[in-house]
Amino acid sequence: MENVSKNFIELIIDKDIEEGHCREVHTRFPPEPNGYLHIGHAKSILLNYGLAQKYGGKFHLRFDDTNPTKEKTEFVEAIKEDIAWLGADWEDRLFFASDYFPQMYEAAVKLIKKGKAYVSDLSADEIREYRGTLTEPGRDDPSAGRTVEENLAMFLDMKNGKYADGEKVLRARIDMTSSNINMRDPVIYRVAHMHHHNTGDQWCIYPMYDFAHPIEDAIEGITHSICTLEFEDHRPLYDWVVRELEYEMPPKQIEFAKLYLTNVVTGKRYIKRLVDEGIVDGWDDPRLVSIAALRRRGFTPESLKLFVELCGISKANSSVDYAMLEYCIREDLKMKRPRMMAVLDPVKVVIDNYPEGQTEELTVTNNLENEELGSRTVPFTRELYIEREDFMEEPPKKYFRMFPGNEVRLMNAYFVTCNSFTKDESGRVTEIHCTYDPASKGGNSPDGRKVKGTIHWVSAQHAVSAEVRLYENIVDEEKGVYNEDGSLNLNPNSLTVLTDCVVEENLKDAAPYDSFQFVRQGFFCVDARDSRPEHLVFNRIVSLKSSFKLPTP
RNA sequence: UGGGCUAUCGCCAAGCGGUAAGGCACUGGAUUUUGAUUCCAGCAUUCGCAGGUUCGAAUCCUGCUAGCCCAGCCA
Repeated sequence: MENVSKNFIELIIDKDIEEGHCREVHTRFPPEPNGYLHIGHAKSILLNYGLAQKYGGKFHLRFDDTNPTKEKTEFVEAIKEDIAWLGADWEDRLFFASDYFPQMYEAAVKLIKKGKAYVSDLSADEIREYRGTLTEPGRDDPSAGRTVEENLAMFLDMKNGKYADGEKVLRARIDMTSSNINMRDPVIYRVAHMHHHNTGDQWCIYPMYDFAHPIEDAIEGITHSICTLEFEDHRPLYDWVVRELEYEMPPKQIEFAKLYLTNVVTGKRYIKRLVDEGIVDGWDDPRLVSIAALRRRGFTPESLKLFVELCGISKANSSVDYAMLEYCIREDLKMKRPRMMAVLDPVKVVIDNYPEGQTEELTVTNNLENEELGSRTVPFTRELYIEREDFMEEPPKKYFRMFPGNEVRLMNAYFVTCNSFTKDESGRVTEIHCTYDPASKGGNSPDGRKVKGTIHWVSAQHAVSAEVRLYENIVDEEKGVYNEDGSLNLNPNSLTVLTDCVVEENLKDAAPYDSFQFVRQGFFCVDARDSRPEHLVFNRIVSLKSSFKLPTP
């Protein structure tokens, strides 16, 4: 779990500390409240939080809400919930970029006074034309020659609402011929007569990200401003702002590669379409990888933390195998959760030589590998349910579950041997008859007899019925994620609903988000949206690994 | 085709001039009241390619190649 080797960001921080570029290490996670967080954000959150922890610094949560056209309070709350759930504790350091609008305004004025910013009359289209292209330099803005006084007055007019949206803009004066397009006199303030979720109607001009972000970082004393690769080209501008504004302890921007996962859908457009078309039941559908979806599916914060650690931090674009995520949740849950019995596809078994009407309360250890989880009692009776696939009339070689004449162990109970079975007209097994060995109570025979198979069961009389939802990846990269028309090539089996499952009665009071191992099946979680005391619904978080395969003739 | 970045096992990822860590996946084999877990073993003579420097190169130099990002008054 502990990575012996440091990632490249830690190396940079070590060097910064060594060379005295910073005294402490302060980081931040700066989401724009315009949507839901997904597993990629979890990487950033945990990275930033983890660095602050590791270096004894502070972690800030800051909403980067500088564009009122896209932001909503609804998202602020959802994002806070997700981050808190992940365990990244910002304590009392919750900030809004919009709270710094006054300082940003002053910063802009400072630039104007230094001759480093000017008000432009150009329209958005004209600015694009003047900007040039990737291969051709830009041309000077015709407004670039205004005096400081004119610029000051016009910027004040912008602030005071004299101009309509798009009519004027404040640009930084840098270099229209720069090979880096971000440096060709970038717009740093625009006019938008719009209600802001935090500042209301107080402002009608709003700073652009490139100008606002370094200021936010500097104000908060952020030392290492970590963002993703696509901002690499913006770093010269970030540094320019910090330099021109003369901050004494300038924050440093460091970029790392986003997390991509195989076989998942993260694009907002696609998810929206899946929701609209009813293919998934919302942004928190357990097949999705939004934080809310992962939580609903039954992933734990610890499992995601492990996952992020195992993935590592680098600058190489990469796509992590979904199997790694599965490993992490199994790893986290295997020692922590009780191992219960649930039969997903039940078939009835009758123990012919077991007394009718008798019930034995068997004591069962909740988790053989973790005694601290204690034990429970499970009723055993003459009629039980076992998994349909645990019985075969004519078993292939190496099948060591139940078949006529074969003795197997009913987990924690008795050895039983199948003598006969009945089938309906379609050939489907309807009932299996066995005899049990009373001496093998608890699951071992005093004569030392061994059985190859151990199967799970639920007492028919005590069974609690449940719905179980099995999930597979929503897309399959082997088959191609996209169709020719650009639509998603969805896995038709991404959801399987099993409505006739039976679970042991100890599960009847399971609460939303409670999770368990269903022995021999996998890890399951009570669905927080649809489960009811009278109608339990479990999500399969992940199956158990299995090297068993029926030979395919 | 201007600029920026990246390239090490099927998938992630260490490595920072001294002779290829680790994890996931996979494959054996042992133990097992989960065909799980655990354990043990195997899994890159080679680091995108081609040259060069060096006693020695994944690491330095040169030249290629491939992929990602950038022309929002988005973040």
